[in-house]
Amino acid sequence: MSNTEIATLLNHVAAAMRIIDERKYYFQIVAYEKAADSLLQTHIQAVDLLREGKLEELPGIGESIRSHIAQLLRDGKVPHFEGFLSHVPASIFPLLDVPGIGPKKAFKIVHFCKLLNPDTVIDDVVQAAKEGKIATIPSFGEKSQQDIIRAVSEYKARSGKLTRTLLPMADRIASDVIHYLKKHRSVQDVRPLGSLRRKMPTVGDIDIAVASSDARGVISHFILYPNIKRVIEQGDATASIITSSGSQVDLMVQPLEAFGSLLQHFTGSKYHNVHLREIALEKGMSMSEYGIKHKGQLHKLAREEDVYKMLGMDWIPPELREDKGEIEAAMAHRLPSLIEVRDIKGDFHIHSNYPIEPSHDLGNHSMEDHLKKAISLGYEYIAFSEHNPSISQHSKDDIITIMKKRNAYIEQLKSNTKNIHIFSMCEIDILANGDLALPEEALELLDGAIVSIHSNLDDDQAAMTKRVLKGLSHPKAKVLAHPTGRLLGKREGYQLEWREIFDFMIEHHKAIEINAWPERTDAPDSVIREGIEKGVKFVINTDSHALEHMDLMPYGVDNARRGWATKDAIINAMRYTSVAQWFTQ
DNA sequence: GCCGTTTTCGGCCCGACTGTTTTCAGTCG
Repeated sequence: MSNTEIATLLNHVAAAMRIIDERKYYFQIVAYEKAADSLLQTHIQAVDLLREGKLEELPGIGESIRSHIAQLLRDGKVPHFEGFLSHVPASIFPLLDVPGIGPKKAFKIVHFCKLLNPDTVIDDVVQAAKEGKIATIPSFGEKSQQDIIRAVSEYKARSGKLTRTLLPMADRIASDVIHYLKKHRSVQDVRPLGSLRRKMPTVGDIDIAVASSDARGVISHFILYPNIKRVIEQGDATASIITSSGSQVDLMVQPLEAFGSLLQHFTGSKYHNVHLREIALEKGMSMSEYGIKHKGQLHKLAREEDVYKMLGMDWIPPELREDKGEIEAAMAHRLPSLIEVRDIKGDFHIHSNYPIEPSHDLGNHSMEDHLKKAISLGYEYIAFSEHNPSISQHSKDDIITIMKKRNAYIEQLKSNTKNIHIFSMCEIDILANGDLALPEEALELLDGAIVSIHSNLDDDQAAMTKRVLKGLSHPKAKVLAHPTGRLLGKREGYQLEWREIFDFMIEHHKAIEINAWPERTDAPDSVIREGIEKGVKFVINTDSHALEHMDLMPYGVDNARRGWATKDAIINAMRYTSVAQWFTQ
C-alpha cells in the first residue's frame, strides 16, 4: 500500500470526523490531515520507514497513527478507521476532489439527493443540479447549484492530467501576470510567492503579492488581465482568477510598510506558518499577513527578515519552509548555507550529437557548441555523457571501435580547447541483470560513467537495489543518474533501499545525480535531504539534449536547496583538480 | 492525535471570501 493510498485513507477518516462532529474531533482531524501531508511529502515508502522504526520520525506521525498504519499494512484494514467511515456514505469521497465541495456539502448533497454510488456520484450530482434538486437542499441555493455544475465541468476537464504545473511553466505564467500587474501605476513591488517561491517541482495555484497603497485599484486592474477565463473571487485585499490556460492565480495586496509580513504569510508553507504562529503565541504575540501584534499594538513589517527576527530566529530560505526542522535550526542560528547557482562549476550530463549510435536519444548540438555554452556559463569543466552505443545493433567489437573513435575525437577537442576542461563520460544503461551496457575495454577509455536504469522499471525494491548496486560496483561508475526514474505526473518510478545505496555511495566515493530536468527533479528532495545527512555526495546535472537545456541548471540547484544541500556536498561545486581526483578514487 | 529550551499534560494559527444566512457556516490557503 503506497503512501498516497494511506494518505487518502487518513484524509477520508478526517473528512468523516468533520461530518460526524467537527468540534469534538477537531484536533484529531488536524492531526490526521497533517500526517497525510507528511506521507505525501516523503519519497520513502511507509512500509520501509515502519520496518526501520522510523515512521514516527515523520512530522505529525506519533504512536497512535503509527500503530494504525502498521495495522493497515499488516491486515489491510483498521477497525478504528472503519468505525468513522461507516457513518458516512462512500459516495461523498469522490466529491471532495471537486473544488468548493468540502465534507459538509458533500454529505448534504449525497444525503438529500440519495446519491449513493461512488462510481457515478460525480455525474449524478450534475444531473441533480440540472433538475433543480440541489437548490432545494437547506443552505444551498440557485447560485450554489450553478457553481456545482461549473465546478464539476472544470474538474472533469482536467481529470487525468497533471493538476499541478511544472515549475518552469508556472514561472512563465507568473512572469506574464507580473508583467501585466506592473502596468498599474500604484504598484511598488510584485513577487511570485507560495510553492513557486519555495521552488517546489510542481506548483498548484500561482501566488502573487503586490505592494501598493491602492489595493482596490490593483485588484480592479488584475481582473481585467487579458488571458483570463473567469474571476473566482474578489475582495478588498485579495482576488483569484483562472487564466485561459486553466491555471489559478491568487493575488494579495498590502501597502509597502506591511509587505514583509505579506511575503512571509503568502510564501508558506501552511505548516511552516502554523508553527511560526504557535511560536509567536508562546512569546505573547499574534502574527498574520498584516504584521505582528504585541501587547495590543500591531507592528507592520516592511522586510521579511524582520518578521523572523521579531520571533527570535534567522531568516529562513523559502526552499526550506516546510516545517521540517528549519524553524528549530533558525532559532539555534544553525541553518545550512545552501548551495547557489554561482557555486556550480560544471555539468556532467551532456548529450551531444556525436554519432555514438545509441539505443536512446542523441543530442541536438555538437560538442563544440556545448563547450562554448559551458564557457559562457562560467564553467571550469564539462563532461560529455552520450548514451552508450546500442548493444542490440552492434557487436562488441563495433562498440569498442565507436568508443575508441569518440575518445580520439575528445582528445583532439581537449588539445584544441582552452578555458575549460573536458571529461569523457558516458551514460550507460544498467541492464536487467545489473551488468553495464558497455564492454570493459570501452569503459577503460572513460574518465567515469553515469549509470542509470532505462528498462525493466517494474522490478521490485530488493531486486532493483541489487541491480543498481551491481551496476555501480564497476570502478568507472561514478554517478547514479535520475535515481528514482520518476516522471512527474506520468510515472512514480521505482523503489530503492536508500540506506543500502547511501552506504555504498559513501564507501566507494560515488555520487547520486540531482537531475535538473523539470519533469524529473530526481533525486527528490526528501532523498537528497536524507542522503546529505548521512554524508552522501551529489552531482547536479542538466541531462541536456540541446544547448538550451544547459540553462535548466537553476532548477537542479533549487531542488538541491530543498534537500538542504550545501556546496560541500555537491561534486560539481568543487574545483577542477578536486573533481579530477574524485574520478580516480 | 501530536508535541515539548517554561510543559509527558494541556495546550493546539489566522484570516479572506462567498452564499444564504439575519449573524454565520463552509471552504480555502
